[in-house]
Amino acid sequence: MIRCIKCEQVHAITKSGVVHGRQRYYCKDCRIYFSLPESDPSPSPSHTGPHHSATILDIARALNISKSTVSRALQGHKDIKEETRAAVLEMASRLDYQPNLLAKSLVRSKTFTIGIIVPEFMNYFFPTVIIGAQEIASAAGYTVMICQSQESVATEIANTRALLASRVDGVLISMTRETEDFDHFRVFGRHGIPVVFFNRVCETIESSRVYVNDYEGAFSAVEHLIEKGYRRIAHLGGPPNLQLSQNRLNGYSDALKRHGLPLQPELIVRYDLQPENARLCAARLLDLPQRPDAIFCLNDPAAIQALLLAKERGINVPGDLGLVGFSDDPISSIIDPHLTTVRQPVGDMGKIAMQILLEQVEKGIGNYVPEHKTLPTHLVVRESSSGPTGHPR
Amino acid sequence: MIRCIKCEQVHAITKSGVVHGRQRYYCKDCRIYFSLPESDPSPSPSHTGPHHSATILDIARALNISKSTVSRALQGHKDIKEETRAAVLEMASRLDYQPNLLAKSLVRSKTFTIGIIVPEFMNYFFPTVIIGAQEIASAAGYTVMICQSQESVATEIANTRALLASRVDGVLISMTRETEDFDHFRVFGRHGIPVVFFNRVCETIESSRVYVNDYEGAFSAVEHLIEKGYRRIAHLGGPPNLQLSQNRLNGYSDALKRHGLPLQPELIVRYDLQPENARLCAARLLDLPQRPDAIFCLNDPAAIQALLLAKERGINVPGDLGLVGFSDDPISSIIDPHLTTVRQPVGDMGKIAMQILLEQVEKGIGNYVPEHKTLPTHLVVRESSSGPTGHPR
DNA sequence: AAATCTACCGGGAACGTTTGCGGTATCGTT
DNA sequence: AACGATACCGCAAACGTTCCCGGTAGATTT
Repeated sequence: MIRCIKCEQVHAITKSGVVHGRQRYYCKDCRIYFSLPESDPSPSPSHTGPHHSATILDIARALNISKSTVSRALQGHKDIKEETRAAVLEMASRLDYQPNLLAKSLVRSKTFTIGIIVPEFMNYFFPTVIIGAQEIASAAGYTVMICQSQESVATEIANTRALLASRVDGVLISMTRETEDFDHFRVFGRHGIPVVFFNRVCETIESSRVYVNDYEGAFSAVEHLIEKGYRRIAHLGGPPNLQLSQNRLNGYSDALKRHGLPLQPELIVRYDLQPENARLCAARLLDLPQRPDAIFCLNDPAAIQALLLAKERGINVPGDLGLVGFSDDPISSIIDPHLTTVRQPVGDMGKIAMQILLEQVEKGIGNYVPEHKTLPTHLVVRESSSGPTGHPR
Repeated sequence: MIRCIKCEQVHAITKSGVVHGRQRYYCKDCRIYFSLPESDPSPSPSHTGPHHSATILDIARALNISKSTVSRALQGHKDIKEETRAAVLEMASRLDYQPNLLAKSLVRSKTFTIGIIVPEFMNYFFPTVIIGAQEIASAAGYTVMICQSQESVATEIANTRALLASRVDGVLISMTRETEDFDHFRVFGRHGIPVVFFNRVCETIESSRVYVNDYEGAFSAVEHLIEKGYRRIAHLGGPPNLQLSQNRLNGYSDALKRHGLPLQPELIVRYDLQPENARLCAARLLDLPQRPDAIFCLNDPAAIQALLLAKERGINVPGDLGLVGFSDDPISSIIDPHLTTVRQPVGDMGKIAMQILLEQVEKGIGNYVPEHKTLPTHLVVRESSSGPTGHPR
C-alpha cells in the first residue's frame, strides 16, 4: 500500500532495491525515486518525504531539459541562455538541491580538500597552526580534513589511509613523537599527492618543509640565561627522533660552548612530550646533588611543569632557578612568574605551509621543486629568567 | 612520442581526453590508462609513473578476473574462493591499491563521516569535546570532518553547505555566539541527516541535544560564594541568544534570591565571548562606585581575564574579590590564585553526543526520537573564593 | 539418470556528476 | 538561395565502486 510521494498514486509504484535498510520505490508516472522507512509502516508526517536528495536530473526533469544543461547552468557555463539559467537556479533552490561533491570529485578526480595530520590539538600550538592553514585554504576554495594521530604511529598510518581513500588533493603533516619509520608517508608521493611537513618535519622524504629556526631560538635563549648570570644551565629536551629537539639541543650546547661553559651530560634530560613526564624529568634535574640554576625547556608546556614543580618545592623562580620555554603559549604570560620564552610565528607557519602546499597542488606533482622554509624566532624576556639572587646583572 | 608506461611501446597509444590539465593516454595492448604532465615533455624519472591510482579494474585485468570478483574479495564476501581472495589481496598491495571512498560512498549513499561544527578551537573546551567525539566515532568506523565557524554565522552557513555537499551521515553542532536564525540548520533535517547539538544548543529545532546542567552549576557556584561570606556578587554573563548564558544567569539570580540577597541589575554584565571584551566588562564591574566583592563568571576564560585585571589593579583575590568560573580550564589550576570553577565533563560531552548521533545515524531518520541529555556539573573549590578579608567563615 | 544444491564467478546497471562532440535553430552574408 | 557563423542544447561516455541477477561446474540427493 505504497503511494507515490508526488502523485499520490498506488498503481505505478515498483520496488527499486533496498539501500541501507530502507526500501526504495519508483513511480513510473512521475519518474521519481523515493524511499520510506520500512520498519515504521505509518511514518509521522513530519518525517515523511523524499529522503533521496534532489539531483541535477530531478531539476532537469522538472524543467524538461537535459541534465547537461542543468549542470552547465549551475556552474555558470557561457553556453546557457540567461533565461534557462535563471529557471534552473530557481528550481534548484525550490527543490533544495545540494550538489553532490562525491560525484563531482569522482569525475573530475579532484576533491578540493586538503588533509592535515597533527599529533594532538590539546595544546596551543597545533590549533593555532590549523587556524592559519584553514584561513588560506578556504580563501582558495579548499576545505580541510583534520586528523589527529594522538602521538601514535598506528593511528597516523590509519590517518594516511583515510586521507588517501578520501582522495585529498594534498596533505599537511606534523608527525608523531614516535614516528621513526616514514614509509607510510611515501604512499602520497606514489599517488601524486603533494605533502608538506611542518614543525615536526621528516628529512628523509623528498618534500617541502616549513619550520622555525630552532637552533637559533635555542641559542639565543641559552645565551640570554648566561648573560643574566646563570651558570649551571640544564636542558629539558625532547625525543631524539624529532629533528627539532635535536636542533634545539644543538643550539643549547653551542651557546654553552660559545661562552666557555662546560657541557655536562647529567644536565641534559629528554622527555617524550607527555606533560606528566615533563614533570618527572624536571624532578630528576631538581633532585641532582648539584642542582642546576636554570633550565632551558623544549617547549612551554614542559617549562610550565617545571615551574609548577619548583613552586611546590619552594624553589624560587627566577632567584634559585631560571626558566625559559619555547613557543610562547598564552599560559606563559599568565603564570606567575611570567615565563620567558622563544616566540615562534605559529599562525604564520600554518599559513605558509598551506600556501606552499596549494601552489604545489595547482602545479601538479613533478612540476615544482620542494621548498624549505625557515621561520624566524624571537626571544620574549619575562620574569622567569631575570637572574639568580646574588648575581644581579 | 608517447610510450606506454607498462609495455614501453609507442604504436598502441591513443589519446583519451584531458583531465584537469593533463593529457590522458590509453594503451590498447595493455588496456591501461595513464597520464603524463603535458607541460613538462621530459619529466624527471622520480616523478614519472602512473598518476592514475590503481582501481579494482586494474587488479581484475592483471588477474584476468572480473571487477565484481575483486570487489567482493576485497570486502570479504563469502562467495569468493580463498585462493582468489589471496591473489587479489596480493595484487592489491603490489599495485598499491587504495580504495576510492568517493566512488564507494556514491553508490552506497553512505560516507561514514560525521561533520562537526564548532565556533572555535583555540580554548580548552572544544578541542576536548572533539577528542571525545572522535574517539567514539573512529571506534565505530567513522571519520570526522571538523569545521570551525569562527563565531561567524556566515561561515557557519558555509560550513553547513560544505558538510551537505560532502554527504556526511550526521552532524554535531555547537553554534556561533551570534546565531539567532536557525534556518540553515533545518536543511539537514530536510535531507534526512540527523544532527545533535551540544553545549550551545538550539531549542527551536527538533533534534537531540546534550549539555550540562548550567542552572545547577551556576546556582551552586553562587551559593558557594554566599556561604563564604561574599555579599555583593556580580555576574559576568554571556550573550542572550545562547541558552546556556540564560540558564547560568537564572542559576545566579535564583541563588541570590534563595539567600535573601537583592538582584541588582548593575551587577550583571554580558560579554560576547571575546576575551578582550571579557576584560572590558570586568573593568566595568570593578569601576562601579560600589564595587562588587565577588564575580561569578560565565566561563573560565572570562574569570581569568577578571583575575588578571584585578591583579593589575592591586585588588586582592580572594580577599577583596571572590572569583569563580565555569568549565575547569587547565589554566585555572595553574593561575595564581587557583581559580574556583564549575567543572563539567567536557570529554564526556563529546563522547555522549557522538554516541547519540551514531545511534540515530544507524537507525535512520524517522526511526528515533530526539534525546535530551543533561550532564552533571561539579563545583571545584580552590583559592579564588576562599572568603573576603574580615569575613572568614 | 535426472534433479537439486552448492560454490563460485561474471555481466551490467546504478550512484550523480562533468564534458567532448554533435545537432538544430536563427541570423546575417554573399 | 545557399552558406557559414553563432547561440544553445542534448547524447552518451566516463569516474570507481557496489550489488542484484544470472550462469556454470561439480557434488549430492532422489
